[in-house]
Amino acid sequence: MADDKPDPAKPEMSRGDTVSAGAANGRRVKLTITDIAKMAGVSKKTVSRVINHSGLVRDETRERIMKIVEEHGYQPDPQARALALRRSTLIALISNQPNPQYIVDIQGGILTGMAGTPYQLVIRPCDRSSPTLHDDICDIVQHQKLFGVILTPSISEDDELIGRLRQIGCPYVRIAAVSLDTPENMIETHDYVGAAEAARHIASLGHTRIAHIHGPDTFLSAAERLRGFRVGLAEYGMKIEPQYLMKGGYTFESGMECGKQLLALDVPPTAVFAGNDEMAVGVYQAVRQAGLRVPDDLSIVGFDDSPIATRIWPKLTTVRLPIVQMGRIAAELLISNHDRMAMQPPAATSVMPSLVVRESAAAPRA
Amino acid sequence: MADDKPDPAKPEMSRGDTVSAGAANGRRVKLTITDIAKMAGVSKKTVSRVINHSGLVRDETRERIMKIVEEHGYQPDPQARALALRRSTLIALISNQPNPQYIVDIQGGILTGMAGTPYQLVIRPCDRSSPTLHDDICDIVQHQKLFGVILTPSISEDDELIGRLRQIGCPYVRIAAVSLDTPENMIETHDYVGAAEAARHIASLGHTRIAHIHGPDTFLSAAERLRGFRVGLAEYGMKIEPQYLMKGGYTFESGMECGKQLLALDVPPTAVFAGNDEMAVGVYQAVRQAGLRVPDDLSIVGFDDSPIATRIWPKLTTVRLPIVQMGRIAAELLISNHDRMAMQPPAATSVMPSLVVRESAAAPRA
DNA sequence: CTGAAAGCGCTTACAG
DNA sequence: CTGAAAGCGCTTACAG
Repeated sequence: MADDKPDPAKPEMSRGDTVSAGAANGRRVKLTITDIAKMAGVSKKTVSRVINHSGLVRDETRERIMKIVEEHGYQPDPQARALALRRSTLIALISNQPNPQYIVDIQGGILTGMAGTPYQLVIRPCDRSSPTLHDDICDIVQHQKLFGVILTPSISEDDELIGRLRQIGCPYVRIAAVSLDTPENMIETHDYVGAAEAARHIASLGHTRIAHIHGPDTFLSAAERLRGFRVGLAEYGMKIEPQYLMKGGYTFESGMECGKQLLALDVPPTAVFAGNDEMAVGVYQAVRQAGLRVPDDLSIVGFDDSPIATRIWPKLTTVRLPIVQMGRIAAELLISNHDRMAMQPPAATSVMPSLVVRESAAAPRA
Repeated sequence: MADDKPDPAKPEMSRGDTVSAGAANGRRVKLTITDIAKMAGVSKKTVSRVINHSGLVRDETRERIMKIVEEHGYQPDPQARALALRRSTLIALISNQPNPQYIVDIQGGILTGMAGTPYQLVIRPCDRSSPTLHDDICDIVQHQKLFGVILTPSISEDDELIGRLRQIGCPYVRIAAVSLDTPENMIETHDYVGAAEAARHIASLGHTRIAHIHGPDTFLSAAERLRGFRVGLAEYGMKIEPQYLMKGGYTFESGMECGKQLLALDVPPTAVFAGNDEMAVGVYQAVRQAGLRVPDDLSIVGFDDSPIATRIWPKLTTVRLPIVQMGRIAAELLISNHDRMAMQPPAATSVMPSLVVRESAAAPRA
């Protein structure tokens, strides 16, 4: 056994000289649990107990080992651990989000949440229309022994997939507009609240002919945004007239098309709340093509606060979700749920949208 | 040894019934190399040779084993393999790209290139101003035993980092505007060519007072785009007058600022080539604020073909890089270089930008 | 509270 | 061309 004979490839060190060995030595051969055990004069198992926080170790022993571990910057080998535990330190982001800024922000947030842990982020974009989607996801979860997965809308709303993940024992966190699961598996974004804010803003400006462009039914956020918008309007004793409720697809083109139809009405609306910024920008285009102006002829409010919101003119009033924060919380929740020693659970698992008032919504023309 | 006694957790199967066992059985206990070896009546080592394409196996034996492997959908355990080989199947994307669409596209391309392989994509955004950047990257490469890394501009231009990666034996592929390395480690994007196209387009429209907004010096692409632009202009016997050469930072704000200064000149330019779309859109804003119009008063050409290029009005004429393709080729190059059996090397490792003519550049006013 | 043995699923020399 | 043994670096029962 390797434990019995000295390995010439590794640094020779007796128990006495632990102090001199450290990061200062620069690139050195990686230490293993066996090295640490030798230095501490204990068995590998005891070191394993300490690095896994398993409790049943005498305080004095634990501290001595921890000190050696820290001095040498020892980190357990991720693959060896994964092999023995049948579980890797890989977390996958499973997403079908079309918005690039959303993707970058959520990835950045997850990475922030993982900082200082051995977990790594693997990405898995997906297509809900693929017939093998569920199988593909389960395969990679099992084959790579994923620690867990984080799901964004709309794939996060797929209860059948979640059922499969449960079946194979894969931990997960779902990001969605409303609670779809037990709290420890959810990040709620309350799109409803942001949409209600948008409604209050538009109503308080004095608009009465108010339109909404709805997102696709396959996104729960689309329904939530409409619901919140209606509630906000109701507070002002208003509602969306049927002819002002349009069905879009969260795309620029669909927004432009709905905008055109709205402007072609005998009595067009004076304000429109688009389900997302992409559609809102499409409405800008329709307004321009009709020879009209924003916000003079039509006030527009979006949802997302995409980069384009501040590039377009006039700047778009929109609803912002703290996406980076959502990613961070999702990572913290997933890790703290299943590796209690690695980190504290996040303080909150629910997040609130906020209205960003810019220049695309104003009082209607007298 | 486990090899000698039957494991009750695994499906019992004699050599005879290999045919009946397959994917059709649905969720089943994962097969190991030992199971395959037993079914084939050979040693684990022989199976290992077959799945690693090591050649030294009799054809008949190899085929028999391959058949069993395929029938059962056997895939070697990635962590066990990584432990034994001291190398994982993880590939990291190391990037400091600020453009979200670039990130999403390059990730998508890399994933496409990896499809069907056991490799997984891990993401590592980075900040070149971090003093521990190189150490951080080397640490994760070594600790996770990364198979290799793919680097985008501008981190791909960091020769010191590349030196460190070489030192620790980490395979890499660099994506950059020009060749900075041996061909097998490079994806060249030839930004130069796209910029020259932009110049020809502007010159052929009849402009003579032509400006350029340069990107930051820390991006090689900035210099290459200027170089190409000058060459294209020279073909028409033109050049950029000193007062028309502005220094931007690849940001919207810097583009707007440079645009303002350009328009404030006694004799302003009639056309401007911005180093990227973000800055081009900033120029739109400056034009609008000056009460002028694009392209009537100022023609604008960008670089990147960002989503905003078709959302803004008039639509932006710009240069497009095939980013998805670049990602795919980078993955194929990296994998084929260091795992010859896994895939063919890509046909080309160099890619060409192309001009996308839209509506933001027209003939100057008479 | 602590340890020796066996095992996770693969590969690398070394023989033959 | 093929195999038995040892090893990669960790953890899990099982003892004590």
